[in-house]
Amino acid sequence: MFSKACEYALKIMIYLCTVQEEGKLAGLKDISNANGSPEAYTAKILQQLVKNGLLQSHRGPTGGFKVSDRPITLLEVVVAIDGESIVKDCVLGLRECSSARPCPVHDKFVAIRDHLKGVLNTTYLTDIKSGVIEGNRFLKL
Amino acid sequence: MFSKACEYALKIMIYLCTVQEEGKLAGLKDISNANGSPEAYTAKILQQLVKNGLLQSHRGPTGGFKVSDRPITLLEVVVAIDGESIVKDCVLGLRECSSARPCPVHDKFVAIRDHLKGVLNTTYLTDIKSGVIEGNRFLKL
DNA sequence: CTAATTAAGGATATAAAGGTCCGAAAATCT
DNA sequence: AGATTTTCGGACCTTTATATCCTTAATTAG
Repeated sequence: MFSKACEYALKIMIYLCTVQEEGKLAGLKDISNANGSPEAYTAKILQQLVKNGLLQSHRGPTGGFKVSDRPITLLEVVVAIDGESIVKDCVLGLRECSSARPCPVHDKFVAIRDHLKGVLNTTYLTDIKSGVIEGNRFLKL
Repeated sequence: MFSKACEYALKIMIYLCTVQEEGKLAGLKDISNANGSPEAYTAKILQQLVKNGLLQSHRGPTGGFKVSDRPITLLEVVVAIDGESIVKDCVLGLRECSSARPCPVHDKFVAIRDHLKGVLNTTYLTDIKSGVIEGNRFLKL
């Protein structure tokens, strides 16, 4: 469904939300540790999230990452890493696929995609962080 | 969503259904042509569909491929090529993710996945071939 | 039987995703 | 200022997906 990089990105964002008490920053080691993602690869993903304005970073000692100070949806995270293909492209790979010129499964998948897009677009990071903080939702294993 | 190979496989199966008048066989060239997939790669996918019992093949002149003579769902095709990951694995990549030990988005995605699985599991190739035959659903471009 | 045709299957090439390494740049602390 | 810590960014390696090539096996027609 999502690329590995995108899976990591979502976990990173959720984790950073849970740590974000009093504007504290979390470092790379901390982050990759918390969601079980390889450190060097995690660094790349963090960079990309910063570039896309979803995270803010600060270098040097006491440096690290924090979530940008505004509501962020799951969709924004997914699009930042995987692009819009998951909510746009034809499931059979047709370049042109619309109700005017549909592929054989167009209608069926429009419904599924709308469902997916709806969830991604209305679920905010702040909505889901509490479960992790309370310890009954997990980011690892 | 699906791998390229799986996209091809779905188109192959649908196409073969539309050609399947009077038990006629379709050859590799014909098939790859009809859905715009590279010939040699299409051959590999056809082999895999035969191995999985979704197609039957026949060699030699007048040889080719035909859809196995029983109702086949989209899910069977997807699973034959991509495995069950799309309907089984955690979207955040957790090895263990269940209602007993859920990831932060478990509930939201259970609903989406059930929707997807439902469509794949109840849509038969015969249900969708008519649109292609009538010429108002397309497999190419 | 021979030639022609078609799928099967192994080997190999190419592209993309996933992942690592290391030096440079920025910030902090002493 | 100098040493240290941490992110940035480029180069590189590994694995998987995508795609091609070519030989072999089966089948049919002449």
